[in-house]
Amino acid sequence: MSTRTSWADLAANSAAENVTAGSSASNGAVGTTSAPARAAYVPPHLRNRPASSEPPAAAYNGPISNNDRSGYGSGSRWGGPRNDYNRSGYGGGRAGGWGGRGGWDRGREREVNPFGDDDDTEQAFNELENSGINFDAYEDIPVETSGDNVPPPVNTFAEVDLGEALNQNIRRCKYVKPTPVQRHTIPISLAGRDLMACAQTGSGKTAAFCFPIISGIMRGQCPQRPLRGARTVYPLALILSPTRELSMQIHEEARKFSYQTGVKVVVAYGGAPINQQLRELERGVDILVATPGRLVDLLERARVSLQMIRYLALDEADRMLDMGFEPQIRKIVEQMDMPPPGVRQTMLFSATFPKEIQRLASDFLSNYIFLAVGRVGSSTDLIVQRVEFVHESDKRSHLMDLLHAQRANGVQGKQALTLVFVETKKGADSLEHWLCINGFPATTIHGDRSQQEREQALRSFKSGNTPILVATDVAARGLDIPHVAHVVNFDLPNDIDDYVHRIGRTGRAGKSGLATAFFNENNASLAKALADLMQESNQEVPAWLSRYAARSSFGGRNRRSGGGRFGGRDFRRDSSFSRGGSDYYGGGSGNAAYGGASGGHGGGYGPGVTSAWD
DNA sequence: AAAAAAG
Repeated sequence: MSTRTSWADLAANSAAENVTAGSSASNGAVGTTSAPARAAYVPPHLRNRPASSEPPAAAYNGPISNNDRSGYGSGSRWGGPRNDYNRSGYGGGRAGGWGGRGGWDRGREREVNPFGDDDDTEQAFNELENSGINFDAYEDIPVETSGDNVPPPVNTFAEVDLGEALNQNIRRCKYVKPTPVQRHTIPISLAGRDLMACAQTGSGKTAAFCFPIISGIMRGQCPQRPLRGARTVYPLALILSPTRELSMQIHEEARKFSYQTGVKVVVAYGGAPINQQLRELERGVDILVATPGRLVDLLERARVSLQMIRYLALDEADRMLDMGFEPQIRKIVEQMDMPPPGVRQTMLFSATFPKEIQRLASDFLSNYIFLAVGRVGSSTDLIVQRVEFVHESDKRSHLMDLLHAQRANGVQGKQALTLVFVETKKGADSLEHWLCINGFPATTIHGDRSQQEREQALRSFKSGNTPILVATDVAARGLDIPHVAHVVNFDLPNDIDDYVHRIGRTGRAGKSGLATAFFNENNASLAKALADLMQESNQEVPAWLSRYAARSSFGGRNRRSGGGRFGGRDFRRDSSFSRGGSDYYGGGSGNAAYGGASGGHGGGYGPGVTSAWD
């Protein structure tokens, strides 16, 4: 047991050793020879204990001492969140079991510190501080929840017992208090409830679903993973995202949160050699972060089984369920061996949630809670949105003007980061080339580039080496790039939700940002939605855009599904209006935020709230 | 129509 493994695998393996120890079949280490006999159930207090009575501690690198689990053993294969529900007092009196102080044995020492050098964390902290969240910007965020028995939000991390190891990582991240999405999501998730959440990325969403998952895995009943094949691994949590870079980002964050908790996070995505990912998986996995294509590949090779999944989280869930992705997601969630809704716990997140997608998504959920957190950093005052009328043929020179102006007020010789969105991959390449030959260091990211090139481009942009990144929609969602000062919609998207996601790459974590859009007659279909959105976020709407909007407003398509200050509203409200169980938590003086919206779908639940397709 | 995601 020299390599790092997840604690659950360790326990499962030693359980198997227990079973085979006295038999004639015990000739090889588990995981290297032919599949051992299927392990019988081993009570938690006996797990991880060699057949002989040597002391167990040395070989165990899990987060919880063996005895800590003794109260949990129902023997159920799904020792999952549903069981957690009634454990309101859990954790109390067993605090000593958390974190495994003194238990950092050989295996644990090899865990790379994702925060940087342990003894010199200053640098890491400064780095984190720069990308830190501006909490003041969150004070007035409106929050809306609906569903049955919604657990009340928490105001501090201390109120919830996430475990000492996790708390320490929260401190390392300098998270002082939870963001609105965290305040609501954490208690909902700890209560074992399913969740559909509308919240801007950059509002602390990743932490919001990672904390309860990590905490739940740490304290959950030690799962006994079946040993179907020695090379099959059984993650307990699955986090899916639509792009490779976003999966990488989630993985990096989750690694910080799970540092020294014994919870193992592994990432798998396409475009990279699969062998290395397979090796990582073999070393044990509790939380698997993946893109759909690579995961399907792993499932078909039977290298991953979803049989033990307790937690499923879909990031950018609306994107994951749109036409391109839906079949793959259904295959993963419904047609493989994942436990059904109600058995597993499912959490869906996105900044936008069109109602037709909500309807699809409800297939994956069981008695879920809908949570909408007012947009932060996107479509609020934090991002200044400008729209300029630019003919197709003038776009390049106009961009040049913007970049020149920006260079003039660059900070300390470093040019502010500018993210330029274009419609096509070819367009991205040609614009990048043109910028470069005109003296603007630019790079590009899109799906025709190799994964190495994509990652290199992102690094080079983040570091300021090439302060201009030309991107397709691959970079539109979820990517957290600190210090993006300016998002240029060189080509506007056809879908207003895509626009929302794109401009959300600036104004991250409550900071301010600028978004400029080049609009021309080709974008007429977006005019209405764009004008409405800008109006809702107190932006100046040019008169010419309003005229376009009035002209193209007949279509009805592209109308924002939720409207108002949220990326969406619970579609269940549409069919049954005065359904009970809804609550409104105005964060502080949030009510004021409701006043300004026009057009009848600002904040009320009245008949003005209609969906785009009913 | 384009983009993404498996090779």
